[in-house]
Amino acid sequence: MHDIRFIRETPEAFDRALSRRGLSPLSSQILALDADRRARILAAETAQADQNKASKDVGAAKARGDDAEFERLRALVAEKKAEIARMQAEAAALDDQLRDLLMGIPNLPLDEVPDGADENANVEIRRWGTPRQMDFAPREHFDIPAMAGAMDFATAAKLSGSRFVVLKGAAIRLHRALAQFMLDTHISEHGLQEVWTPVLVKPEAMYGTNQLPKFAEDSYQTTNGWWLIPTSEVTLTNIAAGEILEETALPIRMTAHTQCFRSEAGSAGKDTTGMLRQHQFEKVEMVTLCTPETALAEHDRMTACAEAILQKLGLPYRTIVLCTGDMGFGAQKTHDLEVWLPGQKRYREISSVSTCGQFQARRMNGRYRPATGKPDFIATLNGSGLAVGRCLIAVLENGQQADGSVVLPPVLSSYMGGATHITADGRLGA
RNA sequence: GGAGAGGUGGCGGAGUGGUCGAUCGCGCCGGUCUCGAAAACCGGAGUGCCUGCAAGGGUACCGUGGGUUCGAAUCCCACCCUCUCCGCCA
Repeated sequence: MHDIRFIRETPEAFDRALSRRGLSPLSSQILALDADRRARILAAETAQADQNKASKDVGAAKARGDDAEFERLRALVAEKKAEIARMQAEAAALDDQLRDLLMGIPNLPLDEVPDGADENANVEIRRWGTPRQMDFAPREHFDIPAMAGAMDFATAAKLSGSRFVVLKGAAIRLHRALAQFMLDTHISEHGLQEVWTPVLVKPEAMYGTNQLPKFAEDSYQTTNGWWLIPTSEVTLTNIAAGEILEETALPIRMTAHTQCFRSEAGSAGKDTTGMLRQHQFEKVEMVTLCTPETALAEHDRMTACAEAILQKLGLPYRTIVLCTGDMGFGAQKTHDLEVWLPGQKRYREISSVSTCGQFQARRMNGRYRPATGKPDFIATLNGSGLAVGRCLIAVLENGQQADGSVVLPPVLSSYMGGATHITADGRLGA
C-alpha cells in the first residue's frame, strides 16, 4: 500500500511512476478523497470532543448535587448523540474508501528499473553456464525414458484433474532430494533460518502480501474462509504483521519449504503438458525482513542465494531484471532467474526475487524501531530458492543422455543414496 | 467435542461505571554519585489518526465486533485466541 503522505507531498512523482507501469494518473482522485476524508474526520472528532467535555461536566454537576445542570447537560448530549454517530460513520466510510483505493494500486518501480510494456523489454544482466551440446534430440522432461511411469499425469487426472501429477520412484526421490539440498544450502551456507508454516491462512494475511483484494481468482479458498497459500511468501512475510521489531534483530532472513496452490486462472492452455505449471507444487521460498536502507543490498544477496543453487546443480541460467510492465503487483524491482531447458530449447523462469520496499509492510503494519526516532515500516523481500518442480524438470532435461538415462548433479548424490544417475528404465544407479 | 480459567502497555501484574491511557514491580533510556561499574537516588518513556510552522491541542486504542449509559478497561451479547482437565486423534 502507498503512503498517503508521499502522494500528498509529491503527486507528480507518484503519477509519473504509475505511468511507467502503464497506468493513468490517480493522484488527483486520491487527494480529493483524502481531503474529503480529513475534513470529515476533523468534524467528527470535534463533535466527539464536545461530547466528551459535556460528559465530564455531567459527572461534575452530579458530584456537587446540581440536579438541574445535570439534567440539562444529559439532555444536550443525548440530543447530539445521533448526529455524532452519523459523522463518525461518514468519516470511517471515507477512511475505508481511501484504504480500498490505495490497496488496489500496485507498487511503484524504482528509478533503476528499465521501462517497458511487457517481457520483451526485460533486460538480461548476466548469464551463467553453457547449455550442453547434445548429439541427439533432447526430450522434454515427461518424455525422458528414465521417467516413464515415475511421472504419472493420467492417474493424477483421475484423482484431481488437469495440472496435477503423481510422482513415483526416481522422480519423487529426486524431487525430495532437491528440496532438501536447497534447504540445507540456504541454512548452512547462506545463513537463512528455516521456518515451517501453515499453508492455510486468514484473509488478512493474503491482503498483507497483496494476493487480495485484486487477485482472489488466482488462489483457492476453503469453505470456512481460509485461503491456501500460493507461496510461503504469504506466511513468512506476515510473520511481521502488526509487530514492531527491534532494529538490532534485522535483517531476518528466512526460508521455508511448502506446498503452494494456484488456480492458474489466467493461464488456460499455457504449459499444459508436463509439470511446469501445476495447481499444487512445492517451493523453497526465501523471505527477508530488513530496514528500507538495506533492501537493495538484500535483494542482490537473495538473488545470489538463488543463483548459488543453480550453480551447484550445474544448471545454465540467465538473470534478468524485469521491466516496469512485467513486474508483479507488489514489487519495486524484480530479478528473474531463467534456467535452460533443453527440451524446450529456451530459458524458463525458475525463480523470481523481488524487493517490495515498505509496500507490503504498510499493508500488514509491520514495523521496526530505529535506533532513534519513531517506528517505521520494514522492507520486505521474497524470492524462490527455488521452485522445486521446475528444478526437477531442469535437472532431468539437462542431465538426459542419448540412451534415455539421466546423469545427476554430483551435489545430489548424498541425498540420493549415493546414486549418480537414473537408468533408462528408471532405477537409481551409482 | 465437553467442562473450567483467562486475554490490560516490552514482560509480570493491579484496576469491576466517571479527571484511567491506566497503580505498582521488572526491564529500558537519560542524569546524579564513581577512576569506572554495580547499588542507591532523581527524571523519562506506548501506538495510530486529525490539527498546528512549532510548542501544543484533539481523537481513538485495555483480544475482536456489537450493545447498554450523559459517561465503559470496568456492565451485557457474539466471536476469536490461550491455558488446565476429560474425550478423540496423525
